[in-house]
Amino acid sequence: MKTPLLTYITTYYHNHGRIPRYREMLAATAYKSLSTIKIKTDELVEAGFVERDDTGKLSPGRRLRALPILGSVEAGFPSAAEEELIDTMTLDEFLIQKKEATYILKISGESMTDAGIMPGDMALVERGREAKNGDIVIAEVDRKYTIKYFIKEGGKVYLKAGNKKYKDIYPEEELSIAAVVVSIIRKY
Amino acid sequence: MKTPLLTYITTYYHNHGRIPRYREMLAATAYKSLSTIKIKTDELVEAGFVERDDTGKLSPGRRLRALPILGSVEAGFPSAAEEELIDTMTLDEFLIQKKEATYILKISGESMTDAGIMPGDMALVERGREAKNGDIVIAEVDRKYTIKYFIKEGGKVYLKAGNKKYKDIYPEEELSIAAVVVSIIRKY
DNA sequence: TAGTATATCGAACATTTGTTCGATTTGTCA
DNA sequence: TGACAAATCGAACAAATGTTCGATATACTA
Repeated sequence: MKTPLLTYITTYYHNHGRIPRYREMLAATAYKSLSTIKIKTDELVEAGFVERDDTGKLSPGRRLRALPILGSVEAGFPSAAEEELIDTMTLDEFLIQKKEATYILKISGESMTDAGIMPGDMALVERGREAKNGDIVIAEVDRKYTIKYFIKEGGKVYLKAGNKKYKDIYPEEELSIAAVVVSIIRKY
Repeated sequence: MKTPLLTYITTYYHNHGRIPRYREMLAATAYKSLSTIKIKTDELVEAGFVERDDTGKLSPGRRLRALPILGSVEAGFPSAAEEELIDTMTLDEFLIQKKEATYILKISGESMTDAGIMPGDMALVERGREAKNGDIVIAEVDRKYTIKYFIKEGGKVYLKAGNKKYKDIYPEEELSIAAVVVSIIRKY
């Protein structure tokens, strides 16, 4: 029933999207005094899990929202001593630029496998963005949607599959770009 | 200077990780009365942008955090009428199970291209998870880290590349699994 | 065991914060 | 222009919230 303070704050923030109040922490942890809660939260501020804004109120710190970025695969995992230097990143701020225009689509079909886009992958797509040459787009062709490379060469525009077994598509009349793929997400 | 209320709440939430107070909204918007702020936020509650918890306090609603999930690529984009029925999802809750143990690694090298993992992709990895047969793992081999399939067949354990040009790795002594890859993220 | 430092408690207090409601303004339509 | 409805204002109020500080308990050291 009684939870460590940091654990409680972390899970509460994940479930409710906000930092719990002092008295909520009081009820959920083993502590029985608000002054203890204050002391403990001050320590969590020091550690970077939470922050205090200009009015002194608690807001989530980076360590509550972000994931640590290590280097490349070769570089591997840093030692505990180096841990402090690690950069962090939230998935949202990394992947999403225009939130209102961003949607998630599930990939089916193998027309982009050579581009590393597999059936079952999730595509983050942004509507209304102008497609540039080489972009991967969701296009409407013959009233059906498809994912392809958008190619624009010397005034000529066509769709190119990322799989040699598929043919390029040359639009007969209009070519309707529904959205531009900004990110691919695969979950194992 | 003066911002629409929803715009203000949205950007404030993105920057600070919490919903602004009524009086902060008052200062940032063109409204001059707290009662107007209350009326307007009640409308935003109706619309699903923010919610009220059991104590009546505002917390971010799903529409503030989540992205709409459309169906497959073929299904395409729903009409405005269907828009309300769409499922939503936050990237964090979709991708991250054990936040404390999750790190981001940048992929370099081409040893997994046939598995759709390209150089430059980001890998979400979880430390401490037990690798199962077929999992993609970050392994330490000869003091260097590498990304490979983890294969466990009849007591025999080895690492298999996801690219025919690379050879499998049979560990001579110990095989150290640093982390299990739980997700691949590619940003264009 | 006595002494000291540290951690926690408990209650009072000062602000902050959301709510309410009557007054005022703005917009709409005939 | 006048009448009505809707939107917004403004100030007072009640409840929630963070802070403070002396008292008490616990852990550690000599």
